[in-house]
Amino acid sequence: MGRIGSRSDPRQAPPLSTYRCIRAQRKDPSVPPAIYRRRCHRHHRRRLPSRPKPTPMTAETGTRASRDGRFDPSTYEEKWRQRWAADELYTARDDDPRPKRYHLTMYPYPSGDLHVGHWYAATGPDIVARMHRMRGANVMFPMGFDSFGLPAENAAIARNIHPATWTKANIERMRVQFKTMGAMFDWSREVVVSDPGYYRWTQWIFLQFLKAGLAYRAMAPVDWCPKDKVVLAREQVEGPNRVCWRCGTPVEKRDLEQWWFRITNYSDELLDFSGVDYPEPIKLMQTNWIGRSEGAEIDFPTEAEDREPIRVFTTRPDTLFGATFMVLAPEHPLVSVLTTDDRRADVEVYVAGARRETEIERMSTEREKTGVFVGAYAINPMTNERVPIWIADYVLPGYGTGAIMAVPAHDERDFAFAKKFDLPIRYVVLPRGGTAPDGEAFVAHSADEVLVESGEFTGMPAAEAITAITKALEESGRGQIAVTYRQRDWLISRQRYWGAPIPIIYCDEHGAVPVPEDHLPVVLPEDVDFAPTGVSPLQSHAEWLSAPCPECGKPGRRETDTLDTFIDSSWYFLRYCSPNDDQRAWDPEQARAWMPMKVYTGGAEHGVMHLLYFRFFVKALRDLGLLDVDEPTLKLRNQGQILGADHNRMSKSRGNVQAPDELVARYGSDTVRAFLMFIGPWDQGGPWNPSGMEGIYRWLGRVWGVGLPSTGGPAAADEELARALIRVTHTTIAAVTEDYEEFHFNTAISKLMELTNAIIRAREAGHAGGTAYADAVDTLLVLLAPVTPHIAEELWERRGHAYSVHQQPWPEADASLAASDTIELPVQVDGKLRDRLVVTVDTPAEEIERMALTSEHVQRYLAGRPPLRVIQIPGRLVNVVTPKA
RNA sequence: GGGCGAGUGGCGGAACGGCAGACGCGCCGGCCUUAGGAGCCGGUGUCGCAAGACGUGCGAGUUCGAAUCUCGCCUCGCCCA
Repeated sequence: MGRIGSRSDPRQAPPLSTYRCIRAQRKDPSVPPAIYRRRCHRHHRRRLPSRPKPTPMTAETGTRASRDGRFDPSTYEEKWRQRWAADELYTARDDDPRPKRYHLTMYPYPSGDLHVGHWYAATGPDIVARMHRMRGANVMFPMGFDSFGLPAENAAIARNIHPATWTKANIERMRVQFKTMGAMFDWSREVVVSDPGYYRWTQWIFLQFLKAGLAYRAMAPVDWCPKDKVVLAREQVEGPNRVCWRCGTPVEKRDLEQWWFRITNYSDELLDFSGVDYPEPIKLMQTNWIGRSEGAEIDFPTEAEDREPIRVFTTRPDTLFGATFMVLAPEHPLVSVLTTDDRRADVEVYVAGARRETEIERMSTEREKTGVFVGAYAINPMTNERVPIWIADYVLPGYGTGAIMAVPAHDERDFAFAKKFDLPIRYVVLPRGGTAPDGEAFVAHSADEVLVESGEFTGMPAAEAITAITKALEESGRGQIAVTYRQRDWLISRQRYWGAPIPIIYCDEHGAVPVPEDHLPVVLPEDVDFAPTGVSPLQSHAEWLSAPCPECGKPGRRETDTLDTFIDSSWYFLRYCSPNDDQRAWDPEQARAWMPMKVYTGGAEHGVMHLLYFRFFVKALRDLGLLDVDEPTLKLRNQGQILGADHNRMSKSRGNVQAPDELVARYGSDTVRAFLMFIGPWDQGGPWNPSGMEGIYRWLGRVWGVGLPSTGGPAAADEELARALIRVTHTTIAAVTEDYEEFHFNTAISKLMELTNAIIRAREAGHAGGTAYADAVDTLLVLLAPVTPHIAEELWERRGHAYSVHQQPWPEADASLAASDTIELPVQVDGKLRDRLVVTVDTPAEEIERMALTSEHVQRYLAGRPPLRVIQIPGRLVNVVTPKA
């Protein structure tokens, strides 16, 4: 907090005399022109976001300012926030008879400082939730904190503060900062996942999963971050260099016994997005992540002593006749069995070399293919040909079966390998009537490809052959249909302190025994040494560590790993439904009433982590009979990211974090909210650039001007003007409503600005006394209420309406009032704009055509020739097509 | 390397295949003011005195008509390797 205003504070402007503007200086004969020009230039460059209201706010001036009606948000914003809180205006009641709507935005990690990115993320869904509330729904829009995780522990190590203390202080600060947003968060439902009252149920869910076989313990090579000294889930390893998602350190492989969630049980169902409205990129990301591929497993008999066959997975069984060699991963268990004595030395050297390489190096299609013949042969089950067995590093042990049938004619990597080692290439699938390409693999997939040189399958369309060949293999017991997935199970053990302890006790006799549910929560002990050593900090806590075995009562020891914090966020939205229930994780009746969420919003960076996990949880809990919905949310929307002014991610270490506090102090929270929503499409984000904040402030100042009780005289009897104002009012209602619904806040605000401008023009035309004018202003305030709740409320009251503007029904657009009776039609000649016609909407097409053709601008381009044709799009435009020259 | 997306004034950005640049910033001019970094009015894509011509990353194509659709290329971003 101490840093606010410490960088460059525009409030500390230079004395006026130093930078007088050009016009002022021009009047001063003592300043020579050459100098004032330069000074003025500097002056303008210096003019950073200015301070629009020089009068400092005090209790006394504040009230007076309010009374004289000057626009000064600081005189009323806090007042309304307190009133709304006192009236519990936004508290969602379970017994409210109105239809329930659950809106949610992802809760933040309590890093300690709320920045404009948080405001950006939360204001959009707040607008949408507020609109639905005004439309008559009982909207729940809660907020909480994702308060377990590494940063708290790192802070503890770096600054010697206990994670619990650090987290608690951060939450308290952020809650206060959040409240200045004036969002409709229902704080009575706040969830803090590091509270024992919450993580007790996180542990309970783990036990339910364990009972159902969805949680299990297994030894596996896992990704290990040497810096954070913790294992990572597969999804938490990022980029070409396989680095830790938190700290960017390259990860290592370690063999460890760990706990897992069987998310792969749900791979197929997670691929099904019918019934939910998710952004296409997220659906694609999840689909690619799960990586389902259909094909066949095929057994190739070998000449190994026990004739154990090599099993391969392929998505292209139709190319089996073209399999001219096999490639095993160097790590494949059959390698040592199959290798002949004369080849053994070469093979061992190659295997040792491959082990030292990273997966990326091995997968690269760029590098020269390498490999070694093992000396043995397998039998192609279709052609019965002997095919040589090779090992090569481009085949990975962890993917499929760790072995492939190489079809060089139809796979680029196999092709490159065959060329390098002079292995046979046989084309077996070709475009109908086409010939084999020269010097490259034929991988294209079109509808019209047929098999060649494929025995009884020759001539069969490739798509058909996939099933036919698989079936033939199945009948002879040499293969079957198979589906593989890229997705693996979810590794959930973490060797860290600040998370929910895994509720397990190890007993020499009974092994891993679940902690009985009535002993939950397994509370994190406070007095722990956090220094990262690679083993869980809890292991050093002897007293906590020992616990009697729940089965036999003999001394046992506790599991010291904690649960991945993504588990906390996989069910927090359920806890909001009954946050204070101390008998169960959630009240099934309330969950039934509120779930699924109508809209969930958050960053797209969670596409294959949180957003996959929370879907998995809901499906798993449903199958355990604990929930009766299939999806957590019906609709998902992603906001873009607000970057620092330097175009980098906002982070304390970069020092590019923009806090909203000083902006709010200067402009008020409404201006900051509206500005953030105005800078561009909400799903796009962008670098922080406050130029333009002034424009929003000026606009709200104009809204203030028109919104104050009208002092204009009696209605001017200008029917035309009144109709025009009514028309704008109703087109704005329609457009803004749709824009809010679609999260198009930038265009909604521009339309509200246009309505404001129309109202100002009407006032200047002497119309301020009319009902159309008053209706337009009232409508403006109601439409504005979701974006800028404070000014809308203040002006609503000043206009003498009953509290609260946020309780008003959402206006309905009347299409007949929005319609205009004359339109302007653009007239094109050969697609280029040449003239415009103003006609009444009911002008017949023939009349419009006559008018268009007689236009002198059109005549000039027709040059006396008759038009080739005239295209009319009713109500849109006329295009006169001239004969070709 | 693969997949997806995006390239529009000085800037942020608008635009169901139909008037490119809405709205706002900035800038220019003016009014008001003891003062202006407040407020108000007007102008502002480029070239041109003008008529007009040219304009949505580049190049083709489809169409009466393309920022928008198709293909190729370039650049940037995101996701996956």
